[in-house]
Amino acid sequence: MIRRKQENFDLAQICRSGQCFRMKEKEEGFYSVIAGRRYLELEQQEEDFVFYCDEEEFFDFWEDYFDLRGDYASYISGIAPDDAYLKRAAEFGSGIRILRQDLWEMIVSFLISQQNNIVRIRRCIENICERYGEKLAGPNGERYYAFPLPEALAGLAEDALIECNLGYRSKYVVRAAKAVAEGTCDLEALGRMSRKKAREELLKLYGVGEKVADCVCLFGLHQLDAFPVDTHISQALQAHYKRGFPKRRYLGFRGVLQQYIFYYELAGASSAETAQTR
DNA sequence: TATCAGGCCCTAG
DNA sequence: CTAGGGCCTGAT
Repeated sequence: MIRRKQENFDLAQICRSGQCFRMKEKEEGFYSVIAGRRYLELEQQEEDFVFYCDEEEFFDFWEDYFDLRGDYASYISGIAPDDAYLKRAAEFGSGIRILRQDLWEMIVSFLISQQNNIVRIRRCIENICERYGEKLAGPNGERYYAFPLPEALAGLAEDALIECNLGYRSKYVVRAAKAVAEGTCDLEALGRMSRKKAREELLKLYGVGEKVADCVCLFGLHQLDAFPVDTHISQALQAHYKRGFPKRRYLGFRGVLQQYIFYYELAGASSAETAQTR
């Protein structure tokens, strides 16, 4: 196991920021994550963390997975001093990191996310994993399911995943699996593309629109400049940036700021405002 | 009972 | 190109 002190890193915030649907808070301060075929348990107390894995696995995988070498303090200090709203949002979600998750998994997750709520998104994904993913055992015998490979879904009927509660999104996922399995959509190549090109390629997938494509760029390709605009972000931008969000200023890390805003609107803004008006 | 949840597709005009 | 209807499902 690895002990580590880390600033700007908070598992509860990451868990609730709606980017990783396979991370769970089991108890206060105690979490588990499934990534690819891996399973990790970890603990947090303030800025002290315990990763229940050996040193090799930590430095080979989890350190990058959680983007612990990223300098999030610099993103936050880059915020315009007179932008009180953004400063508040960043302060509220200052422990968020953009994880380096698996590309295929992100494509499926954000196909499922459309017109959907987070609780159900998680359930859909667990259903798919339990039904089509490989059953594995952790170091202490914990049972868990890997995310199914494209090949495991490519042969399904387009409506097969309705059983997993995907509803009309079933055909989106099955078609995406086919595209990847057949090579029409080349995951390796996507990883080497510019943001613009990657976005363009992703948009060719049935069921992937601009919002989902940007989420995949941000969370699956770690393109921190991608800025997904959903209904919440759109409303927040209209309310707080009448002249438009200063995209130019934040070139290169707009996606991080997007996450601060998203999380703030989701978890913080309402309570903060009632506190303010009181 | 109607509306909405981290949209997208398709068809008309 | 823009507008608007339809879509699975569960929660409020």
